[in-house]
Amino acid sequence: MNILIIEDDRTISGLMGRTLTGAGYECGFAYDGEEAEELFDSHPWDLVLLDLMLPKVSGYDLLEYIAPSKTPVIIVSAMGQVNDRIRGLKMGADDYICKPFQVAELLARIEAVIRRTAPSEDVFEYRGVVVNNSSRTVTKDGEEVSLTVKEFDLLSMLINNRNVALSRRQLYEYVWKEEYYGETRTLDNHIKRIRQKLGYEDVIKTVFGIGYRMEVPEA
Amino acid sequence: MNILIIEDDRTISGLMGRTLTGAGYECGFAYDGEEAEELFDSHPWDLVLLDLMLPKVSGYDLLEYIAPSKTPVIIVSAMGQVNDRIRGLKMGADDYICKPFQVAELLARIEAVIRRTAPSEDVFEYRGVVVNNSSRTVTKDGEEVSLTVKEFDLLSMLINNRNVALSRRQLYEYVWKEEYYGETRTLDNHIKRIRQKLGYEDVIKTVFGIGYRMEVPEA
DNA sequence: AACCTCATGAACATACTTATCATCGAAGAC
DNA sequence: GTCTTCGATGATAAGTATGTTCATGAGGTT
Repeated sequence: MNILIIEDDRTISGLMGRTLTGAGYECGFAYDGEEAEELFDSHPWDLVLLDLMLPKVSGYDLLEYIAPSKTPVIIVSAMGQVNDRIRGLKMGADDYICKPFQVAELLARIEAVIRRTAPSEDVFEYRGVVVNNSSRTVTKDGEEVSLTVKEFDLLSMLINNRNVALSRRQLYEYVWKEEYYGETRTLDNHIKRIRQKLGYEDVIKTVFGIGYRMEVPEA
Repeated sequence: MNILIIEDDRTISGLMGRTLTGAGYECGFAYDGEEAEELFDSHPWDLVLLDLMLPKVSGYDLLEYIAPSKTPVIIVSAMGQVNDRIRGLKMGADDYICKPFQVAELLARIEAVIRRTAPSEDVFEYRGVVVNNSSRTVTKDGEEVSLTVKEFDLLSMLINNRNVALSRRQLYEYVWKEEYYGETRTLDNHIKRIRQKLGYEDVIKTVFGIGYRMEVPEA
């Protein structure tokens, strides 16, 4: 279990780190919004603890950035900032805890969130195509299909959000980790190759004026 | 949405009841553990607000009793009773809130729990037409109907404000994101196409001199 | 060096969307 | 009733988004 701790106050950050490590979790630390984005992208996390008051990139922007990945988030906010917490929950955070907190409460909330968060599946299967996330391999009718890094990331994004229309911006920024200006055909090309390699011409739908949607019948 | 309020202090119980009723929820009240068990069984509930300090049957026993039904539970406990809250969360409660609480916080927590428990269907259905917001798809009698971006946005606006007359200005500025000067027939044409594609000629009413209103019987 | 893989974006082709016009019809005012 | 204003409609041209091909170059491997 990997937990990303985003908190600029090193005292609190350290306290959290020791508590979680002691409880058997592995932790990463980011001390400002920029670091947080980088670290978040560099590694898969099971949970994010997020302080809303951060240098450089605001906690809310970060929350938006994290949301599409479906990684659960617990907001850590100062006591009394009721509006912050409400806004955070409305933006899709899974829970919040107020500073100062008791370590036992922190652990209880983390366990509660982990318990109710469905572990994101490791293997996806549809129409003879099997996508294995941890090994990053794809097979079609038993034959191995080789996808490039970008193709694979794009595909996972679509799979993780199956049946949801994703904007070009969301897709591009998730895969390329840079701002989308919308002047190239790069994304189209990658989509085209994925469709072709997997025979997914009609599974990955074009949502005109928006982006793409992976259409898979609900289990 | 039916919410069961289990709380022995009638002042607090009443406050919660008024708050929730005002927000459009329906409430049931139990003032001790026995009543709570009876009421809980007599009716299906979407959410339970549970005070842990109760006469007759303890809150914890009640929590155990409720747990198998999977009905979400928010614990309402006195400030400072950290151990109670932790024990409650460990026993499977979905959240807690401390007395005294702000009504806004109560509502936000209820919404958050409802959202993550039964993810609010972003689906609208009427007269064989199904509008799915996240996938941005529309079907009529099972057949997929393809709407353009503007048509879809316009339709959502009407659905989100069903039974409310919306001015041309409101509609135009929401969908087109620019100021409305009122000299074109553009809006009319889009309305026309929506009506046609969905067979909603008499569902989307023209409000003469104002704009349009989507008329749907309240659930 | 020669070769490969991959990402990229220019150029063009295609498909789709939208605004506008002209005209017709309907509602309300008198 | 007549007049006036507002809304409905169908056609179409202009605009915009996407698909596809292809040449290039970066970066790595042999």
